[in-house]
Amino acid sequence: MAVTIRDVAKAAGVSISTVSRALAAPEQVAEATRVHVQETARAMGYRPNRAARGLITGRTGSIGLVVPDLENPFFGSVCKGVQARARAAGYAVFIADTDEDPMVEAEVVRSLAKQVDGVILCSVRSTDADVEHFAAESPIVLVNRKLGDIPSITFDNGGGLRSVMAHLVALGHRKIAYAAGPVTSWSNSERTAAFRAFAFESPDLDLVELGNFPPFFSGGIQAGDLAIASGATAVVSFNDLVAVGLIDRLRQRGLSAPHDISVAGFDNVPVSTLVWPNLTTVDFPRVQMGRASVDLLLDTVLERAGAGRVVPDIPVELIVRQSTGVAPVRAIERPDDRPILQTQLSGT
Amino acid sequence: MAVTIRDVAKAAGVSISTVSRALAAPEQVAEATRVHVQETARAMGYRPNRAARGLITGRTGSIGLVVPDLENPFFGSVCKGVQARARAAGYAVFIADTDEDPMVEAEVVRSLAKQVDGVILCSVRSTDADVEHFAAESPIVLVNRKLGDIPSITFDNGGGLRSVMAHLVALGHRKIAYAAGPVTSWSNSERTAAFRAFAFESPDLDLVELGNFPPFFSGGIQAGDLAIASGATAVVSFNDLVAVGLIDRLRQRGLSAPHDISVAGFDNVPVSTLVWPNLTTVDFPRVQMGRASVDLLLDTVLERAGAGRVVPDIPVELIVRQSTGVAPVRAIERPDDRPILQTQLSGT
DNA sequence: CGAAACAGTGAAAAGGTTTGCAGAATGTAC
DNA sequence: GTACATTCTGCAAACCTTTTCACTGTTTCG
Repeated sequence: MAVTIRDVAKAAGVSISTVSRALAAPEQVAEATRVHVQETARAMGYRPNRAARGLITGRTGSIGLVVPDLENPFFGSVCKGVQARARAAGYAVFIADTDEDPMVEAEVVRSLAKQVDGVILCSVRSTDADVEHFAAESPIVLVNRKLGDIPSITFDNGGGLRSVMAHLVALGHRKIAYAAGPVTSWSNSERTAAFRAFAFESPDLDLVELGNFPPFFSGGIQAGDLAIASGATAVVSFNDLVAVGLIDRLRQRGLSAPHDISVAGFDNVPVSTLVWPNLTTVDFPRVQMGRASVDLLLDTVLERAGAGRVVPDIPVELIVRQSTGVAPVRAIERPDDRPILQTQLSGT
Repeated sequence: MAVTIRDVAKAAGVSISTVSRALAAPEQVAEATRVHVQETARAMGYRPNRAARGLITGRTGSIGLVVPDLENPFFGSVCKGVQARARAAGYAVFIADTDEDPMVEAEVVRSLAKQVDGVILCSVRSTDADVEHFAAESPIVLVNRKLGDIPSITFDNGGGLRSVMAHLVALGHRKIAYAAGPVTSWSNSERTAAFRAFAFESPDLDLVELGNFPPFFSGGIQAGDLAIASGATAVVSFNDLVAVGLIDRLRQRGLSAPHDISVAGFDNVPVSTLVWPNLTTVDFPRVQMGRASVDLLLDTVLERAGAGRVVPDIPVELIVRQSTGVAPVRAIERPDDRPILQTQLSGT
């Protein structure tokens, strides 16, 4: 059926060793033979049997990618990056969707680990202990999570949060809320921590935490009412979906962004530009993240150079669109001895 | 390093053949031995080396999935379905993103074909000739395209279009436009054909075709102006993204859906419920489609039963939301004997 | 000119599994 | 008790490739 190295050898009149070398280690074989063999192989449409090769080399030429939810555009982008870079490096990509379930995750990692050279775990939902267990069993790279000295790729969540805050403060907002995401989310912890740090550094601002909310549209609906009740003039949402839900809830309540409340998100998913008002958000270059994770994994696996090297956070970028604007004047109307001005409010 | 069948055999005090059989063909081995071997294997954490197995059986235990763009939520869903069903059947999934490029597609299919038992080609962009070539080389299933007697899974595009039309007509619309998608899209051809058939069957309606437009938000912007100019009171868009863009353009022009023009889409991507107004659209059960394609591929590959069987179109469902409504009165106000009218414009 | 290095090639082993075949053990029928 | 069927198990081949080692013939250097 399929053409094997033996067929090529026979056709080219050389031994199979020579064919193997002509294709895999061209410098070890004489110019003439090499050319002849290579042409014969190409003419016959020979492709090495990966199973046989893997059997002897111990390497499979493929990597695994585990994501919580393929339908989530965030992970779709990461996949795209991973897949592109892996293919460029001659690796194939096994994909596994865990449906956000840690149990499935464990099972999937275990079964995948045996048939790949390494695994990229994206936004893994398992406990620290489990993740360390995975790492002990096979080469892994963590995406969107940091744990011990397991190689990982992360975004600069803190930097992103600070840019949004600076943006909102510059627009005159003094009471700003953070609508938190799931407690189990590492990204959320990072953002919350940065938010608190920011609050600590800016005692003149009035910063409130809301939530936690599920990271979907529905979470934004919940967050909307709380945000209105809080009296904040601006809300930073855990992600874009929450921001969209929040804005929708404002609309339902007869308010609007950014007129009444400014709303910003995280991720810059495609939806950000489809809704009205377009979302001010922190862009996370996800495709780049996918690429970086492959590079890191390949470095670790192949140990070409710095295994275990530390990769800096991927920088993120604030994208200002229409969902944020100057603080509304009404927020300044408040009783008595502290008159009508925003500048005054915040004490500046 | 890894525990092999040999280790298990030694530990269990049997031959490797027995171990192999105890795990793969349990009925061929005595109850007692089988239990003993299975327990030993499990205790030692034995997992068969897939490369070795593949080498001898000629099967890899994995399938390939080729999609044009992983960032597109439509394909993300299909992936999810494919991946879930494949894993349930003990298959792993190789994924490949072609970036909408037929050249990449050909290369990817060729390199993937050698390391999997079969390939699922989703919304393939290659020419008929190329696709037939793929099919000749390896077992494939086409998703979202029909070609000769290559096994394929498709949605009932025609049925979907007819439901939307019926819906709009029931709402009193008489001049309805179809904003067409890319000419290269098989789905678009189907929908266009159904639209024309509908026009033929309903001579009393005034049906106009607009486009073709790129299947994105930007295409909807273009479509918006043309739709307004056409005088149609309702527009059926090639997909949801176009519908969203179209609605946005209406808003920019000071009009709104459904008040001035009703807008419907296709696909029911998650965005449909995130925008305002929520989109009336035809739901395509994509995850189910992914599952069905795996089943079909496995049936074909393993030839368990009906290879080459014909799979009926997957039924689709109209989901009525807020972007469609009763035809505006202005459309009905018309001077008597058939003056200024749209019906007239297009000449039926 | 001889020895040594070297380049190019082939033979053969190894890698882990499945499976056809044969042998051993047990049970059955006469 | 013998012949025979049946059930279970082990041996060994086969799958295709990479890679070590050895061999041949050529070049280089002293």
